[in-house]
This record gives sequence, structure tokens and C-alpha cells, in this order.
Amino acid sequence: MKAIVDCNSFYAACERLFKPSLHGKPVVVLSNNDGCIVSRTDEAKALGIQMAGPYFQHKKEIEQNNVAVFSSNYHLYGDMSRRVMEALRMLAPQVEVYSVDESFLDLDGIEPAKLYEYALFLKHTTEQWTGIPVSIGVAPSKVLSKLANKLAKKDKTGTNGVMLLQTPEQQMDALLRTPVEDIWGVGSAGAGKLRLFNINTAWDLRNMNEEWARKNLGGVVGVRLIKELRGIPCIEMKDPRITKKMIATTRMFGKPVYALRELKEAVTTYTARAAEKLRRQNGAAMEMSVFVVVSNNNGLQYNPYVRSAYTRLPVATALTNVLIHHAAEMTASLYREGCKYIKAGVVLSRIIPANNIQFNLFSPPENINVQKLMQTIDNINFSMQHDILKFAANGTSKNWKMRQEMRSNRFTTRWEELCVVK
DNA sequence: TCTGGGGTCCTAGGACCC
DNA sequence: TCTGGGGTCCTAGGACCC
Repeated sequence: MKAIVDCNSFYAACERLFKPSLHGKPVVVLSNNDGCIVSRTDEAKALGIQMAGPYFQHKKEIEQNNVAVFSSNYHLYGDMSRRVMEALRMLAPQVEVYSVDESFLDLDGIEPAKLYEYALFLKHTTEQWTGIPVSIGVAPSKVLSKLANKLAKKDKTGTNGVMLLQTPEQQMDALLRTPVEDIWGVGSAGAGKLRLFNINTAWDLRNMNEEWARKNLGGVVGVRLIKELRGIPCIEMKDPRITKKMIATTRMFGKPVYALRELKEAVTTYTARAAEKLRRQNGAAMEMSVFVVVSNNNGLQYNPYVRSAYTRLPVATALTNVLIHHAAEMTASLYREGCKYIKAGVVLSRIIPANNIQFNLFSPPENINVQKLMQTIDNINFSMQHDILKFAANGTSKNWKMRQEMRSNRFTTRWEELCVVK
């Protein structure tokens, strides 16, 4: 059996944890640049505030209803996420961290008769240790466990936040109550298509045959989905040692950028961040691409376009100075005088383990001292205020930096921002 | 005025090889 | 006059997820 443990309204829950006066009150958290609403407590959902809705469109009702609003505070959420996952690792045999607020658990070692009791224990203990409320779905496959979790979340009082789909009857009941668009792996395009075939519930889809799925539902993906709905596991637990295949750092600018110098500053700053992520997983990249987004808002429509450049590195690397050099060159090649830039990004790909670098005959071996320097910079930036050490190319003006006007303190990762108890 | 950021997996189709 | 078929590798782009 597999379980999914999902934090309820995760970002909003993190904010509420350090501001107990907000308990039982509506809270929302905004995406970067204070653009969209990305997390809502139940009280905010009850007010009809939509997920991913643009903040400026909801501003009025948010103010009228006295909803607490926060800019996203990734230091806080990242650290709370680590605590939740750490708790799960102490309580469960095998944990696969799926996203910042979700983990799959392999419960094959647990006696079937005790599964429900065990799931309740997991929930209560995690909540007690971390202060973050969670919901749990347990079923034979990942897709079914996600479905169970969704139902548990919808009816927290009726289910205690835990739902188990063990018997065929339990599974049938849950599938009948789930519309196709609520199935994990069915997006808006797929749901529309299914509706055309008059397939409306998860139960309808489960009863389609595999050949039909192969033809009409994205080939192997569709077949797998139907099997999973029948309780036949096809999506296995992922090995936690497998590292990322691609690392990206991309941002909208706080305000538009016109000058090459500023555009380069932004791109090289993103490059430094991406390189840091790369070193954290002990990787080295063989490919790097840079893209910039130009706004051609003519007052009638919002219709941005993207220009991108790509470099195959002569030798795989994780060195910030090397990567910054290429990033700056690519940025210059993309730049056109007079354009209005609203976003940029850096993507590192073809990632290999750093101890596996294949040196090119003509390129000089990487200097061991530079690697030591990287390590030192990473350590200092991690323990001190972020980015206290940086490269000159990153600049100091940061006119393009994103808006974060309502960010809470980084309560758990910065000494200067700890909670003060009187 | 203002609409996020970071990932994965799969498929189709082209280039190339024998 | 007649002009194959099977395989691999790579890339771009779509769909989906949180």
C-alpha cells in the first residue's frame, strides 16, 4: 500500500504558525512579485477567493473581508518543509518527497488491519512535532492514494483527515464521487476530451479498456492511468538518490528593464543561484541556456515573446565564474536596444555527477582552488544573510528585483528574525 | 499598473546509418 | 525500368504537476 501525506494550505499554514492570532482567520499567500494567490486557508476558500487568481483582481474583496496577505517567504516554507519530511522519515519506512508539501510513503511493511490506525498516528505525530496540519490518503496505487487524499481534505471533519481505500467497495465509492478533472494526471485538456466521450467520473474512466486508452489517452500514459485507478501500481516509488535533470532560475522583474547592463545583472544573479543549486546536488552541467521575455504590450493585448540562446559547455562545470561568463555572452547576443524586458531565466541541463567530469583535451583542468572558493562562498551565504558574498557581475543596483512587499520574517533560518517572546 | 516559478515525462518527426 | 526497411539518436513542443 502507498500513502500520500499532504500539508493543508501549506504556505498559509506556515505563516499562521508564527502568528497565532490568525488562527481560524482567512489567510492567503502570494506568488513571487506579489502576482497571484498561491495558497489559501479554508476560511479564505470559503470567501470564494480562487487559486492562482491575480492578486490585483481580488484586492478589494480581500481588504473588505479582512484577509491576511503575505508575500511568499521561501526561506520559511523551505525550512518548515524540511521539518515535516524529517518527521515522516522518522515515522515511516520509505519516504519519497514529491513536492515541497507532499510525500509518498511505502506502507507495504504495515499490517493491513492496522493501516488506518497507523495513518492516524502519522498525522497526529507530524502535526504535533511540526505544527503543520496534514491530510493522508492510503491506497494500493499512487493515483488512488492521491484521490483518497483529495476526498479526505474535502471533508476533514467526516474523515479525520485520513482516508483509506482498501476494499473494492471503498474504491468504487471514492471513484464514483470523483469527477475526471480531479484525477491526478488528468489536466484540463484531458478532462475536456474525456467529457466528449461521456466519461465523467473516475469510475467511468476506470472501466475503459486499455486499448482505448492507448489510442485516445496519450499512449502509455493513459494505459498506466487506468491500471492505477484499478489499484494496480504502475508508478513506483522513486529512489531519493536520483538527482535533478534540469535546474532553472527564472523571474519576472519587479519593473521593466531596458538597459543591457541591468539585464546582464539579473541574468548573472540568476546564474549564481542556479549554480548554487547545482553544487548542492553535487552536479555539473554540460548545457546552459538563457532566455529573456520582451513585452510588446501595445495597450490592446498582453502578448510577450521569448528569445533564447543556448551553449554547449566545452567541459561540464558547476563553477559560478565560468557559468556567469557564458551567461553574460548569451545575454548580450539576445539584447536589442529599445526593447522592454519583463522577465529572464537561466536553465542548466545535461547534469552529470561532478566527480564524473570528462575533461576535454584542449580545455585547461579546472582549478582546484576555484572549487574550494565555491564551497566557501556557499557555506558563508548559507549561514549568513543571503548573498553576502557575490560576484561583481551580479551588480548592486537591483532595480529589477521582484516586489515582495508583505513578506513575513524568516523565523526559523535567520538569527535576526527569530520570534521574540516577551 | 499589476497575471509565478520550477520541474517531469512522453511523442512526433527529422537526420542519419547500414 | 526499377529506388527498402529497420533502427537509433536527438530535439522541440505539449501536457501535466505543485
